[in-house]
Parts: sequence; C-alpha cells; structure tokens
Amino acid sequence: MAHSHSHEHDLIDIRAKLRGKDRRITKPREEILELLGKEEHPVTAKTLHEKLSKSCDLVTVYRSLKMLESMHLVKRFDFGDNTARYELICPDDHGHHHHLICRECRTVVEIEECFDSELESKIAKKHGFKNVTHQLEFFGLCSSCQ
Amino acid sequence: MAHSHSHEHDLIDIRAKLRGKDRRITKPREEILELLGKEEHPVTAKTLHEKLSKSCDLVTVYRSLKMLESMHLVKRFDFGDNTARYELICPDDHGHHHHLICRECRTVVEIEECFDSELESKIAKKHGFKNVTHQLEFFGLCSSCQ
DNA sequence: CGCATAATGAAAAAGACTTGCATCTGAGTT
DNA sequence: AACTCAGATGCAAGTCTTTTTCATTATGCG
Repeated sequence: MAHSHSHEHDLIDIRAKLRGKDRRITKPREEILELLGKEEHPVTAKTLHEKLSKSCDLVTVYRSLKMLESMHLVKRFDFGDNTARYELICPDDHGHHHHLICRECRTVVEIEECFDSELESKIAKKHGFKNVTHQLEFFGLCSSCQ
Repeated sequence: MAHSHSHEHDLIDIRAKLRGKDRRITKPREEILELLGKEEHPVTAKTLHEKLSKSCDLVTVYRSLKMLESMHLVKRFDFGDNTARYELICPDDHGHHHHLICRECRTVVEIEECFDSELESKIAKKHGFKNVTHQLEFFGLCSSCQ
C-alpha cells in the first residue's frame, strides 16, 4: 500500500544511516532493500530469499534483516506462525501500522487505525517503563473464508 | 495476578468441555492445567515441561497446549522471541488482557487496559472480516533496565 | 470387563534461525 | 589506482522450537 514506489531519496537516507554506523552498502543489502520497498506486506526471510532469485545466501538475508532492524530501517512482525516477517519502515507512517490477518487463508490487510497514544503513555507511566512501543495485530475470517 | 488459585469448579468446567469433544482427561493434561492455573504469566512449553518435573514428555506438552488452544482453554502469546507462550484463559477477563515486556530483562507485567472494542468492530466491518480478535503487547524498558 | 480410539513416549524430522570460519569486498587512505 | 582492514558473505554445521511417525498404553463408554 504505502511504499509501492521506492523513492530515490529514501535510499540515499538509508545509505547515509548505514555509513554513519560503519555499515557497508553491499549488493545483497541493496537488493533486499529494493525488494522490501516493493512489498505490500511483511515478508519472511525465506520469501525474500526466493524473490531475490537466490542472488545471495539465505543466511545473508537473515543477517541483513537483523542488522536493518537494529538500525530501525525495517520492522519485525509476528503473525503467530513461528516465523518473523519484516517490512521496510516508511517515513509516511513512521513505520507504525498494523495488520488484519485471515486465520484461514492468511490474507493480510494493512490497517492504519490505531488506538489513542495516550493509552500507551498511561501504561508506561503506571509501571515505570520508558520507550514503550506496541505490537498490535488483528486476526479474523476474511469474506471468502467465512 | 488473576488466576492465582485454581478454582475447583473451573476444572470441572474444563472436564466437561473436554468430554463433550471426545477428549480424554489424562494425567499429563491434568498436571498441565493445574500448573497453568498457578502461573502468573504466559509460559513456554519448555518451561512448563521443566516445572512438570518431566512427569511427561515435552512432546505431550506441545500437543496438549495445541489441543487446549483449539478448545479455547488456553491462549497463545508471542513475545517476539520465536517462542510461543501460553496462559490459561480465566473467565474473569474472558482471557483478554495484554502484557508489557521489558526489552532488556524480559520482565512481564500484565495489563488490563485495552482500547475501545469499537475500533475492532469498525476494522472488521470495513474489511468484511468476521470473528475478529487481536493480539496486543507492549514493549519497553523497565525501571531497573533504563 | 472389554473394546474402540484417543493419548503418550521415543526417535526422528522439519523449520526457523544462528554461529564459526575462511574468503571476499567496500570504502577510506595513501 | 593500488593498499589495507574491518565488515560482509557463503557454506557447513549447529541450535532451538515445534511437528510427525509409529508402536504402545490407557481412558471411558457400553
């Protein structure tokens, strides 16, 4: 939905960020970022590797995703099937949005709605936590699977 | 918090539910349910197995948890570490509550707050989904880890 | 009590992810 | 443009969680 076209300046930004942390811009990483930029939904390392037409090792995909996550360039999601999925963080929504997943066919819909951020700060304060974020995913039966 | 004492009548309920679906009440299952009733937070199959002092095989723990989940007697949670955690669904909160997890030390706090259920039905309606539920977990840094 | 079938244990497999290590390469330096 | 070296990669092997297979056991109904 949001990141259907990978903006040039986004990639430049990313390059700068990587350089700043002594990270190199390598072919596998460029391909991974480019592919992630085209994805509509969070993808697994395996799927990414297949779409990369195996131009790099699956291990490199895992390593890259982990690194990109630690640099807050991608975000990890859990859809409850023991497999991590990743999405490029796009500046539009600050990487913050959720998903609605069909329990049956696993169709994914992106959701922009979210609860009031006040709830989060209230919870953080109440328990003395800092830097609180959240993971929220909806599960249900899509129209075709009901 | 909520289920610190495992009520007798709860167990009777559970027995009835199992019988109704041709499920048997076996020693491993009783022990697993009893232990789950004492837990404060969601536990992994491995932890459960250890606390069971290995009175049954780990495989049986996995199988039981899966079965209990399919019968809506326990609920599965994902804390983002590639390991499923399970909690007994207690009638008090209809098995609905969330957690605040420390990214550093993995401390877990139970959260009773939630957003207005209206949001969920709105999302369901908008995308033609039925039976929509959600998984919501908060992550942050606890007071000791800041 | 006996029987049908559900549940278990043990071993093996499957799947996701990580690690070790030798090799290679990006990118700053000369 | 060559030099250098820390960071990145590939491949093999390992770890960890969860599932499957199959022979054996045991629950609970009649």
